[in-house]
Amino acid sequence: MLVLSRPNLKIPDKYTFTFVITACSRHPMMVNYGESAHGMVIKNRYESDMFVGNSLLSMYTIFSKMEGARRVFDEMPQRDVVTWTSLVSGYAKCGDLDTAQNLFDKMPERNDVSWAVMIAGYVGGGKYTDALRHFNDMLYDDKVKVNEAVIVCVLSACAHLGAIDQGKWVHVYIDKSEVAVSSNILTALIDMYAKCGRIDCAKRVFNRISERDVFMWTSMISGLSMHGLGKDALQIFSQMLAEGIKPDNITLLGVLNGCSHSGLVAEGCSIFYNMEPLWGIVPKIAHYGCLIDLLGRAGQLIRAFEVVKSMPIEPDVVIWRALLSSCRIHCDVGLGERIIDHIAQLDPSNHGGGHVLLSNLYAAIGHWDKVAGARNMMSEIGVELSPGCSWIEVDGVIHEFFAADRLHPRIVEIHKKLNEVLQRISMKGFYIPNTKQVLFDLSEEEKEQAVSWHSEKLAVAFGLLNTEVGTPIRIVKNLRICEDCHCAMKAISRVFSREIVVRDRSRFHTFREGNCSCSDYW
DNA sequence: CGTGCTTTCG
Repeated sequence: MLVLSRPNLKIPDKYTFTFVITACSRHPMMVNYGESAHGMVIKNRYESDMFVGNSLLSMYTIFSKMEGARRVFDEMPQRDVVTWTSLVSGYAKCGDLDTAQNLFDKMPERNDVSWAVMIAGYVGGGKYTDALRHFNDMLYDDKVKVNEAVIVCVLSACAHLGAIDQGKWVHVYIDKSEVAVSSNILTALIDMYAKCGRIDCAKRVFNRISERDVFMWTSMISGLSMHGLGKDALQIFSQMLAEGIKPDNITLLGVLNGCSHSGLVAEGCSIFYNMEPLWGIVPKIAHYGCLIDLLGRAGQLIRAFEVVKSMPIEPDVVIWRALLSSCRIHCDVGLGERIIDHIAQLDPSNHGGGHVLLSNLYAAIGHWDKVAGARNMMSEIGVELSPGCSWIEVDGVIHEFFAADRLHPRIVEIHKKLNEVLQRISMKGFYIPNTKQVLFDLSEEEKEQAVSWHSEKLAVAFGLLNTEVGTPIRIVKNLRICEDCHCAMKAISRVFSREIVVRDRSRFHTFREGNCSCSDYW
């Protein structure tokens, strides 16, 4: 506790308070200390100083105490652009984007930081198209200049959306604007190109950098891993170590991911078990997830299960999902059922994610009665399924499709095209509808109907309708691509001579002349 | 003398 008054104690001035309060907000354990500093501010009548008020307001937003922040804001006799921006930032960070937007609209004056706060808020809340819309609005405002933070956020939004046209535009914009190309921007560029399917461009940006920090290396490594280029990821990783850069836990996640997608079991295990001895990084649950995925995918299910049972951390849904997903790939129902029992014993309330996978596992081997059972269980415990969704960018405009979409303005035309495409690839003998992964207990005909409505199929039909013959089609999907869609994409790439790049939840699939870059290992 | 924003993975 702070001692508020002692006879010999010198009274701190307003500068002291600003320093102390900002120092508090940089330390998560300093909430109480900061609050007593607030008390002293009032006692010493410094509340009317704008710098003191702003630092207090900012402190409350950093500790997610929005009532406190609001109180400081309301009681400040004068407010400037920093005051307003801090409050907007507070609401944006705690996810209340509506309130943030309302305040942003009401602010008497906005500068580059105010815009950055708003754009960052939308990116943080996963509202990437809204972030890009605000960037666009910002460009029309002559009174403000784009800064580094805005560029980084916008590139991150493009990366998440797979919006390569807009991403490239931003790259060109950086080069001709006054924004200095910083290490943050370079990292964001590498990440954007990699996540938009242009690993070649990502490499070009990376290779031109003379001094690389751990973020840039990590971006490059993770990008290669996502593209199934595990060997390249390992090679860049050893180059990084050779240059004396110490990996952080995210670098290691990236490398392990790469090993897992490329079936590099020995390399991945060796890195995992060396994390602590070599780099002093204690494996977190996500690293265990990678290891289990690596072993399970490669068919070493028992070994993967052993790792789960002996982990020093409580396994979470992600871990069980990795294990169950491997059981599905290798059609191991026995182990799948044991895992479900095991989860049920540990925590009977929260294993919804497992039931989706178990249901898929039963479906994969045609046990439709058990699929129905798992689905009933899911509705009983109220599991929410996130709807499948795919995006495609055509001429800089992002089009969004949901599974069984009926809302897109051109849905009739798209569905007609899709039927035509599916018929053509079936007739050529490259595609037989595969309904294994449809969750519903439907008739064969209905199942076929259901898979043909998957969002990535709608997106590819839209792409074939609206892009030039011979140009690649790029699609981003929120879930993992299903076996049937994977098979259809391979056939379409061959029959229509199109390169199709699909980024799903876990990696990239590049379809060319009937083959996929993942070699059907995903 | 002091205040607000940003990156790699889940």
